[in-house]
Amino acid sequence: MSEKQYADEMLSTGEIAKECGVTVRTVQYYDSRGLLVPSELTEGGRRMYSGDDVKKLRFLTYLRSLGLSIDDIGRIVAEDNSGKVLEMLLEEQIGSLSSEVEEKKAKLKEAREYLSMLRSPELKKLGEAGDIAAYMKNKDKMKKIYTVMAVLAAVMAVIELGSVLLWIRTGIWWPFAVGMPIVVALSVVLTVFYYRNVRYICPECHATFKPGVGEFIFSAHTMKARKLTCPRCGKKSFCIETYREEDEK
Amino acid sequence: MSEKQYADEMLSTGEIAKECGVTVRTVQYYDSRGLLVPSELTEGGRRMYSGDDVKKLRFLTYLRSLGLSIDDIGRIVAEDNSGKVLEMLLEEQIGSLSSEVEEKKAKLKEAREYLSMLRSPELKKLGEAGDIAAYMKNKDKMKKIYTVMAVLAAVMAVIELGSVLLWIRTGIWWPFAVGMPIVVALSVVLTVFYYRNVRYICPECHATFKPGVGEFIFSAHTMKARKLTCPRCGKKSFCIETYREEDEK
DNA sequence: TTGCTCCTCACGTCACGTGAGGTGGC
DNA sequence: TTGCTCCTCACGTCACGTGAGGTGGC
Repeated sequence: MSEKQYADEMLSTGEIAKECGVTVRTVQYYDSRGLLVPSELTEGGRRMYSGDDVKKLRFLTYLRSLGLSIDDIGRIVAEDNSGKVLEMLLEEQIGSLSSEVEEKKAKLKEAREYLSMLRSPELKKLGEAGDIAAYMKNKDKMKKIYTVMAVLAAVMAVIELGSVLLWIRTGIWWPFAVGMPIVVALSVVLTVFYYRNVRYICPECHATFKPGVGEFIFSAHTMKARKLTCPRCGKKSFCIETYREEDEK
Repeated sequence: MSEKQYADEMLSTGEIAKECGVTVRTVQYYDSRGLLVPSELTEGGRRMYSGDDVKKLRFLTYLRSLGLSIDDIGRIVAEDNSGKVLEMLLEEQIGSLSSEVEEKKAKLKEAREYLSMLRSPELKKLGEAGDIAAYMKNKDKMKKIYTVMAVLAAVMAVIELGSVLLWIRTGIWWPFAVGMPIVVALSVVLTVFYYRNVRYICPECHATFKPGVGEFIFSAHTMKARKLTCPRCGKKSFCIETYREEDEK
């Protein structure tokens, strides 16, 4: 509160607006909504605001800056028991703000992933067509599958290496003899699991299909694609790996 | 793409809406905005959508889920060079999403600080009145002041303790003799600095004032308040510490 | 008297939601 | 014929912004 503010010094709409960093329209609007009714009106019908009005408007803009709605702020300033209402609405606001933050973060992550997909030459064609929605939705499931497979592969490697080393260095051969069939069996299970859960999207005609077992096993592939013949358009190209549809048997 | 979709199987508004998880009204709206014009109309004027329309609608809802506006999406699907436009708009969207995340986080932090202030018995009165805006704005400056003071106090403590220990354990007394005046001088500077930058808000009448030097030095105080006599209402109470106003000399 | 500020309509924003009143299609 | 779905207005949402046309106050 600077010295210049006396009790009888009234401000016009434009003055209080400038003082509080809002527009004239906003001050008028708050009057129409009953949030800040001017403490006086001139004979000509002009709004005049007191020093207390300035404080009140600062309070209102502060609450607005926290994202509270005009209705909520109205409740706060109208209520007798304003302290409790304020606390309550602040709690609610904190809740909705944190969920909004999470939401925006998720969108941000999604947009970044999508953009990087558009920039990868492999996936570019897919991204500009209508299949991304499904592809992106299945991306997380694919990650899980890759994780499961990586873990199992690591276990297998440990069994294999461990038993071989044991055999070489101590001459104990039976762990290798027992371990090998287990590793082989695991490999088969893993491949079947992989084959069953995975589908491919043809970059030419955007058909989703399941390749034959033989072609699947012996085809060239990268991390995200596999060179397959599309059963719809018949073209052989690197097809994008995705998860099978929910409703598919 | 499930097996049931043939090229000549057309969907009604309600059907495509259900298929893509939107409302009938949304489908109609996208038609009116030119985003998704039905590929056929019956004689009765009903909209009929093809399988390609379904894909397109999925694409639209995916882009909407990233927060792109209808206008932007319109540009993407209208443009010949849709890939580049899509990348550009995605980049923009990533930019605005990240700034929105930061903005919401800042609001969240502010709301939490405000709420905790309302819950502290000391600051409660202040929070329900119109002065919080200024108080919260000055809070960060107060933090800086407290930090500066804490650092200097630590330096002083080190000088003091070090020179005393040196004197006791080795008999070398001159560092103490040199250090003490420095410490005393620093204390005075610190107190003056503190006194000059700090103002107090009376919890009774909400006046902001600067206390006299004597009262300031010898008054009882907590971390955030000091027992002072308000020059406006004359009451003696714990007044809230805040930073001096920007425009104040 | 001349600018400047302020006044009140009234419409626009954004992506739909919500009736109202009428009709197509099984 | 009876439900059900769909059709087109037309208005509401949220917190103001943006003119338009008129007027108060220095």
